[in-house]
Parts: sequence; structure tokens; C-alpha cells
Amino acid sequence: MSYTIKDIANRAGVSKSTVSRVISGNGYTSLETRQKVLDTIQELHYKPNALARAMVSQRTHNIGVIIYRQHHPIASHPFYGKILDSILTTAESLDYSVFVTTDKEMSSRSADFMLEKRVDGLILISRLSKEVIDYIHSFQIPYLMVNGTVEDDQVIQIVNNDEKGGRLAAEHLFQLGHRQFSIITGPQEHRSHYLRFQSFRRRIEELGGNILKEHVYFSPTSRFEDGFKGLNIMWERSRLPLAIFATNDMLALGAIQSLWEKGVRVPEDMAVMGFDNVEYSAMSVPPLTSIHVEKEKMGYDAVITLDRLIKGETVNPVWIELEPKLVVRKSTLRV
Amino acid sequence: MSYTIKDIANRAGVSKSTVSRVISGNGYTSLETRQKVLDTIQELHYKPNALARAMVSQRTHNIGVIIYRQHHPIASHPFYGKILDSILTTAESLDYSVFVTTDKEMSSRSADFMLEKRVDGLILISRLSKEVIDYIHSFQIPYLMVNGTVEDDQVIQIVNNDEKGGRLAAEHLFQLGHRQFSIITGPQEHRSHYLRFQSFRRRIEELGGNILKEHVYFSPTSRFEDGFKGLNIMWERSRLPLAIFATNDMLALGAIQSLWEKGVRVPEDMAVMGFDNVEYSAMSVPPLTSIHVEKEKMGYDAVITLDRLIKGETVNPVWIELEPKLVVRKSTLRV
DNA sequence: CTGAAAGCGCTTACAG
DNA sequence: CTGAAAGCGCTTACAG
Repeated sequence: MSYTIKDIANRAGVSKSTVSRVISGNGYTSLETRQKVLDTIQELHYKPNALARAMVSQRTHNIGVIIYRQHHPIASHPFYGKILDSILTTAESLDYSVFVTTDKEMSSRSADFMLEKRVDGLILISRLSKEVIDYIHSFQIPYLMVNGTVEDDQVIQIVNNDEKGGRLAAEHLFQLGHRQFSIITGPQEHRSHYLRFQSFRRRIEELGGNILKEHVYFSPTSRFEDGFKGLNIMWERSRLPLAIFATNDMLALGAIQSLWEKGVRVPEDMAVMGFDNVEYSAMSVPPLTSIHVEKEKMGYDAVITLDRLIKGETVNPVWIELEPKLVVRKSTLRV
Repeated sequence: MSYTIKDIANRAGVSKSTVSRVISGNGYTSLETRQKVLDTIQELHYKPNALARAMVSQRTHNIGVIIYRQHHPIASHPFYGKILDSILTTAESLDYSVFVTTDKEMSSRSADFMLEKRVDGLILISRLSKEVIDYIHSFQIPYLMVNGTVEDDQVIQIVNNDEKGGRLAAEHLFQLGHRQFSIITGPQEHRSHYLRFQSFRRRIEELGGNILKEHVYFSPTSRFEDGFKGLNIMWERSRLPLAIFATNDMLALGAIQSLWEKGVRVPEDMAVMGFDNVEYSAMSVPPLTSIHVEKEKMGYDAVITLDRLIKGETVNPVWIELEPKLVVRKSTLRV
């Protein structure tokens, strides 16, 4: 196989301890031996075995990311993929390697894998069952949750302030003069969709607008296809208001394509807005007004916070909430 | 920390060897002791330390994925993200865990990390410099390349048949009656963009059409923004032909948005087609005609092949080429 | 400043 | 069928 510390020691004419010392920089070494060791390391392209190191140091410098996927593959997901990207780069900057796993059955299989590999900590993304979380919790391993579904203040969570986001959306459409609205909202078991919808509705009602029951479509998923379908279903049900709010961008884009097929122009005939501000919202025709969610920051904060936990520092607050922001594009322009 | 094999042995009143045997299923164990051991494993939620196992077995059951990213974050990328997704699920089915790393500088840093962690094998995605590849090669670790840029038949590669794809695109547009074309093509150092463009042009010329120099835009990246910009630049340069071929979907979508801003209708006024068949090509307005590339199969084949290499089996052929397919959508419909 | 020894948590022959 | 011993490749006190 590859060279070991013993090979280096022999070749440099010193002991393993000495080699270990120059690599780690702990303890004293004479300049001369130090140089000799460094040279032979170079020469042999020696790579210390991280497994052996981890065995004795009880630290792998690996972290695990578990992402729940149901319908959507996850890495390529415009929302979760972004979070993952930023986890990857942040982790790298802190010298962690990251195991990525996507979990379909919400079983503990992924968790078991990670546990056996002795990761230093775990990042859980999206929907994971209470059982799995409790299971992980029982192992006393540092972990936290990003954009989770479970309200649990035992668990460190990083989330978007979806209530505020819903309000921002409501105020934007209201200001454009709309008083009646159609809603396409994702699975209500998912905290985000639920909060976005509820706070949008509440704010609209506060302002004096209203939302009729027949103008709400509860989508079984948060995907494009169901945004498309949802619009069709509502369309056949009744004459639609001139503003549509979807609780995420993919649903909104689905609605827009459906409207386009019907010959309804956006924004001239109807305004549409989404939520998340995924990359594609800027690329669509027309570009989609949305509520920006700081996906990169979610990933960044997750790693930084996990690193603290791993180092035994206490983390406060337990609940990290990020601020959403309105991004106006042409899909809601007053024409 | 967590329990060790010794804890289990003590509690069950047997030796470590015995515990090891029942876990691995190697060697004989009486039904009685077997049950006793299994029970205490259950009871203590014992998780064998994969590091220790790997130390002795010289197999980590981990593989590494290195993705080059320059402009685009990579996990969320509509093309590479899909490959990654399928790597993740395939690896899981073969009981591999996967380290994912994105490499910006094309340095050997990621490779070094993976090497130190003693991954069983490596999957390299996209553009990686010859030096890095040679470097990895020198360590005798099983590895292969997906959608690579380098033509090197020493290296096992999984690629799309881009020449055929380019031809399919040419034939489709030609059949619709077009004889002149605009091209937006990505970085020519990238094998895919180069081949797609060249074979498209060749096929068009064979058929009797032609492509003028001023109707070709060489884009510095393969991103949406540059598709948008490319269209603008050509637009100002001269009157454009009524069919546009972009060497990937993102460039095509950029062009479509630009046309939309100018009031040019697709496909009524102008036909546009892309390449890759990323998810968003089906979601755009209008839906985009494209050449489908089997991204999922790339990831799948990569893992299956790597697994063979890891097991010491020989792999033939060295160059795995996937067949592209034309997907017609409304952006090129004859109206 | 340097080396020998013990130990991290497993598996694998080897005896019995 | 079961246990004691050696070893995987490191690090960490402990002597010297």
C-alpha cells in the first residue's frame, strides 16, 4: 500500500515518534532532523493515514450531512443544493471532509452509517422524523438541523423567518393594488409552507384584502408539476383573482407555465410571485418576483455552529433565524 | 465515548474474538452465544467503529467525489448536481459512503484530503487539470472520470456522445426548414461544447445549410448570463437567422429571456434549442427543445465501474459513451 | 531533543 | 466452537 510513518522513520534514520512530532508540530525537534524528515516525506509523497490518526485522537475531522429526499433528488435541488454547496465550501475552509447522504425512508440507516464512521458531527436538512432525531440525539453526537420541519427547541435549528417572508409578500402584492389573491401552497406538514401561507393570509386580512377558499390550492408536493396542476385545477373551479402567491418558486414557475399555455400573460394579465429566490426565478420568462431566503448563509451558519458544538462550546441562541428579503422582478410589475 | 467491542464481550461473557465473529458472520459460533451477543449489541445500541475496521481490513468503504467548480457552485448545478444525486444513491446501494468535495483551484488539495482519508476510490467530475489527474494516477488508487475535459485513453471515462448529439440537433432544426443558424457555444476547451458545436456545424454543412461567422458567439462560460449576453451581442451585430442552437440549456435559456425582452416570440418568430435536457428545460416558457444527456446513468455507471475497479476486476471498455436523444418541445415547434 | 512502549478498536490466523 | 496474541498506523505520555 502507501508508505507509513515507519517507512519515513527508517528512511530518515529516526524514530516514529520523531516523525510524528515534526508532522504535528507538537514537541521539540532539532532543525536538522526536522529538515531530514520533511525531505523524505516530500520524496516519498507520504500521506499520513487519517484513519489511524482519528483512532487515537478520537476526532475524524469528518462531518455528515443527511438530507431527506422524497420526490426530488436532492443535490440538484435548487434550494437544498445551494445549502449543500455552501456547507461544502465552509467545511473545507475548516478542514472538515463531508459525507453526504440522502435519505428516502426517513429511517435511521443513514444515521447509523454516519455513526459507525464516527463523524464528529451531523447536519440534518429538511424533513426528518421525530424518531430519527431522537435516535440521533441519544448518541450524544453534536448535530443540528437546517430548514427543519419539526418545532423542537431542544434541537439547534437554522431556519428562515418565514412569517416575515409571508408578510413581505402580502405587502408587496397589496401595494400593487391587488385585493384578492390565489394561493398555491406546498405540504402543510412542512413548517415553511405552512408559515408562509398563514402569515401571508393574516397580513392580507389585516390590510383589508381577502382570500377565498376556492382560491387556495393545497399542493401535495412543492414541485413545479404540482404548481402547474394546481393552477389548472383552480382555473377550472372559478374565475381567478389577478394575483397569485405560491409558497415557493417552483410552484410559482409551474403556475406561470400553465398560464402561458392558456394565453394569459404575466404580468400584464396576472401577477405571480414565489418564495425562496432560487436561481431559476431570475432566469424564467418573465423573471419571477420572490422572497429571498439566505440559502448560502444557512449552510455557512450550519457548519460554523456545528464546529462550535464539536469543540464543546455552548451555542446560543438555539434557534437561528435568518431574515428574508423581497426581490421584485417583472412577474409582478405594474403595467 | 461509545461502546466498544470489549464492552460487548464483557457484558456477554465472551471474548472480543467471538463478538467479532458474530458481527462479521465469519467463523463458527454456537447458536447460544450468538444470541447472547446479538442481544447485548441491541441493548447497548453498539455501533462497530468503522475506522478500526478499516484499519485492519484496509478498506474504508468510502469513496470520494471531486467536482471542479469554477463559476458555478456545483451541487446545485442542474447538470452536475444530477450526476451527484445518482452517485449518492448508487453508492448507498453498494454500502459505500461518499465524501463530496468541490475543487476551485484545480489544485491537489482535495485529492490529498481524500488520499489521507484512504478512500477506496475516486470519481472525478468535469474539468480537472492533467497535473492533478497524473498526480492521482501516481497513487495507484482506483479512479475514473465523468464528463471530463481531457482526452486521455489511459483514464477510464464516462462521457456523452456529443458528436451524435450535435448531429441530432442539426437534423432536427434542418427538418423544420431552417437553413441558417445562430450558435451560442460554451468554452471550447471543454470537450463537450467543442464537439457539440463542431458536429452540429459539420452536419449542417453536409445537409447544405450554412453558418456564418458573425452568427457564432463564443461564450466565456456555459452559464445563463452569458447566453443572455451572447444573444444581445449577436443581435446588435447583424440580423439573426431564425434558428438558434446553444451548446447547453442554460445558454439557451439565457437567449430565450433576452429574446423575450426584445419582444421576439419563441417559437413563432424564432426557434431555440439547447443541449443537456436539464430539468429546467421542461419548465421554461416556452419549454425548451434539447438533446437529452443521461446524467443519472453517468452517476450510476461511475459508481458501478468504480466498484469493479476497487474489487480488482478489469474494466472494459475504458471509454464508456452514452447515447444522447432528441427531446422536442415547444421552443422549436413549427407554428 | 529523541526513542520505546502502550493504546485507540477492531480482525485474523493460530492454538486448543 | 472459543480465546489469546499480534497487528493495522498512528499519538502520547514517560524516560533518558
